[in-house]
Amino acid sequence: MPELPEVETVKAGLAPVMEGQVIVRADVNRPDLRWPFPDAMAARLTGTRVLGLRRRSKYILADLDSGETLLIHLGMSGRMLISGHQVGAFHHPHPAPAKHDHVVLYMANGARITFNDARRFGAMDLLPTHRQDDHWLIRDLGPEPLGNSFHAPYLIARLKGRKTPIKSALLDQRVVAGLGNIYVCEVLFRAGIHPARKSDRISADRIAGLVPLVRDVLGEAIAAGGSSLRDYRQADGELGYFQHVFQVYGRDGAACLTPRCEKKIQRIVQAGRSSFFCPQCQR
DNA sequence: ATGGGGGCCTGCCGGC
DNA sequence: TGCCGGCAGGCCCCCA
Repeated sequence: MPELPEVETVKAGLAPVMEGQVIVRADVNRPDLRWPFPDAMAARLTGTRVLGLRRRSKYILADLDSGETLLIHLGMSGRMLISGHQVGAFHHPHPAPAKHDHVVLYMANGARITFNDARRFGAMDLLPTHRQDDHWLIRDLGPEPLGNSFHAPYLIARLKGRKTPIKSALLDQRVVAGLGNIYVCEVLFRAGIHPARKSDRISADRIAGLVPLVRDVLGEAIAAGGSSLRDYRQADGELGYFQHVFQVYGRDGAACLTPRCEKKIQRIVQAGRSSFFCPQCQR
């Protein structure tokens, strides 16, 4: 259930087995995931060479030598399994077909990429590479949180006058692209800001302070993912799921980790999503 | 324009 | 052991 760091980790794991390789066969086992697959997706993938993999927000983009780009979104439960490739002296065997294996890509180097997604909130689409920014899923995305255009003046201006709770604002992909529920909770804890606080009731200085915290939280998670990636690939070829220590997420009722804070982490529901926070440390 | 809620799917976990 | 409600990290759409 990937946010930006998990998607980055999956992309990094796919790159060595996909980049430069020809897709010799594509099995598309159902007509859709969250949305219908594009017409003739299997045929349009077959025989193309993957020039490179990129990430935009939570989307993985595979540029093909056909002039099209394969867009992949993992949704909530999407997983990528790599098999049939060599890691050091170890060769991953191909697994038996599993429930919810929706798309399988066969690479010329013998690697097989299986997209498995139980809840089918994931997506795949094909778009013209040179017009990728026009795609309806990409078009309205805000800046990359780790990129140069996400900075304090931008965030201050973007939140100015907005009465929406800061939690909702940071989850809004038009404000900043790639943050999800977990990392927003973690960022707000580090910032000492209550998730229900209205955006226009936060000082410019505190808004500015969110920018480096977003970068820190995501950067640390990506580093953790990178270090666990080797382990996962040697274990079973599955990408994107790694243990990461959260300070508030999922810790409802547990002790706040701030030194000398006696309070317990609380859970509230905002816009249908759980928020976890410390009522003492976050105001 | 903006914010809140519903819905999409399946699986898992805890309580009875 | 089985059933049931609640919950899940994303995202779009509709409504007030």
